[in-house]
Amino acid sequence: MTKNELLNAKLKQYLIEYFKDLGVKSPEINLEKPALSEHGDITSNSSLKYAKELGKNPFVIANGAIDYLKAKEIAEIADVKFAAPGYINFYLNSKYVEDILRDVIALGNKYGNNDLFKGEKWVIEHTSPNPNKAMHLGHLRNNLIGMSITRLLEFCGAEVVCDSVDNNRGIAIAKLMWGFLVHMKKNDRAQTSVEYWHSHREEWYNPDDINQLPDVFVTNCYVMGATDFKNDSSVEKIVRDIVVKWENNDILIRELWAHVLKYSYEGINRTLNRVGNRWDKTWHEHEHYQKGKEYVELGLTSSIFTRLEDGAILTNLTDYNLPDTILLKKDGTSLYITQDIALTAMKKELYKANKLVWVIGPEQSMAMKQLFAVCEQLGVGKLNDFTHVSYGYVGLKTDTGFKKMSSRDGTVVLIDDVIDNAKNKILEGPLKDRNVDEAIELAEKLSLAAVKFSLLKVERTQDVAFDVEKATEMQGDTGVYILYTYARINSILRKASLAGFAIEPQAVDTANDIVKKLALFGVVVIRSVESFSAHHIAQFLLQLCSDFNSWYNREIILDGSMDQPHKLAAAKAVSQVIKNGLVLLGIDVVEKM
RNA sequence: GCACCCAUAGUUCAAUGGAUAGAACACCAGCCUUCUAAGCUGGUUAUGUAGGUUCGAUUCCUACUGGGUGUACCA
Repeated sequence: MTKNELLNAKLKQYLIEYFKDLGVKSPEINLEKPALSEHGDITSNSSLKYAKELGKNPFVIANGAIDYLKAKEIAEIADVKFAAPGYINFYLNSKYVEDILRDVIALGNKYGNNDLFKGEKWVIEHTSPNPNKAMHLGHLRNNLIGMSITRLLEFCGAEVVCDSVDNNRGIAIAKLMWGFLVHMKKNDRAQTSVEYWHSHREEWYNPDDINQLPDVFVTNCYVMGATDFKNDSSVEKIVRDIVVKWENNDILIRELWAHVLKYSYEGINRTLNRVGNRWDKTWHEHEHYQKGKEYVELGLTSSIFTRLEDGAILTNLTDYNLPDTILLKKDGTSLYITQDIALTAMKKELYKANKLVWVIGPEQSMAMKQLFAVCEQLGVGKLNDFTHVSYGYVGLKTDTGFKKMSSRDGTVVLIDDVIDNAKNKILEGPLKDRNVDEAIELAEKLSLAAVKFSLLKVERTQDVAFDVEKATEMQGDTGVYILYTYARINSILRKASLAGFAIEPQAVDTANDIVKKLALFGVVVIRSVESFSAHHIAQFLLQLCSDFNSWYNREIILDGSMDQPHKLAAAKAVSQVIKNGLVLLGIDVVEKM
């Protein structure tokens, strides 16, 4: 435990004792940071909370508590004061500030962590892209949420597995295969047939030939294939035939399938590596799509489910107050939920996990509830083991307001396009006179920080109006602002190191407000992990940087004064906390910019 | 129709039931002979409507208005 945590625990303990003596059975004390510094450093509203239960005036209760606490003579407390109507406000001294700095510097990368989830194993399913479409900003938000939750849970002691589902079969993939076969021929001599393709592969383009990224190439194939499918009934027949042949393990079809999917995976992995994705396992649909049927049969024999007249199988979810859903089609084929039941069981079995999380958009909310209920009915797991982490839409900010992205309107914004856009702006703007290689590397990091931060700073369930121009601007509440502050501190520390200046926390009165903020980082981490929303971290970093920059402009750090070692320690601690926060957000720091 | 999600400044976003609702962008006025001006300082602007619970409500409950999503054999 840090000294700050020890102090909080001590204060809490004393207050619990006090309220128990007054007659509260099991008092719950919360200590908060007051909004205004004149209200002290820590405050408690417990006197207000228990005034009614005790039948006493909060003024009397609070002042009693203050006398009780003063008698304990706690070293870090400079004063305890009453504030109307019943607050107890603690004022901390500079010894406390020194303690915080020593904590941060001693713990380094571990500062802010905890054991909240120690011994627990979590599985986070996130970012399951369609193989037939390039990923857009919605996928990016999913990825950033999934990965930030992963890091937060690990920071809080959990063991975490990340996985994803690859929906690599079915009619959509068949359309993609058709689109490739008919529209990516180098010339008309080539016949549009799988047999011909198989023996004349060089007559088809690959993405490099036409200078397209693999995911864009795949999207184009799919869009053209889907259009043909819709407009031409003979194509529809062929595409459906491809599905049947695939199911029957037709060798040539399977080769074409593997060929186009190779491009898909290249595209997906390229983008996801760029943004820092991690998957420990990917579940490929073709490997498990038949397995769910056994579970449905099981539920049928134990009368959990019912068979309809036409042969389809239906849930019974009245106990869960949910609408029923079909688990197996009348022709005996499976649906998404059928496969998800099997997947959930396989995950439980493979990982021996306590908690399963699905990071999936809000439109799947009911389907998720149904899945969880059915899994509980089948004994796969308990409702409490399952969590759907939903998130708001990423739309575009337009002149007329928020607008959902739509592929039909051509308003889908691809992840790589946004990052590249930001990168080019930086290269043409602030970095235009720099050494080229260095500038490109820096611009990549800054643009990633800008785009990631613009999504991560928003509370998870809120819709985000993504402004392509604003997200690539580098001023104000942005990731670049955080990185700039970090680099700025680094520059000072570098200078101090070259000059051999001492870095040493002291009990003095400078930069105290900033240092006291550092003590709250651990609380912010807990708030983030409990709400599955990293935006608390992002907002905290913005405030911290703002505080630091104000101090920086007010006071010179390397002033050669008696306080200089302490100031340097404060600067170092701030940079450490910025770094720890950014690591949780998945943003790389830059040492210099 | 029913269910779920959302509503804060001109705009984009904050605010574990707490004290005077915070930032940023934009606009205006200032600050580089001093550690990185991608920065700092100052100025104008907001809780959709009506009730309820509470010592206290942007936060919880109810109704309404407005926007979004979903609603069984698609993926």
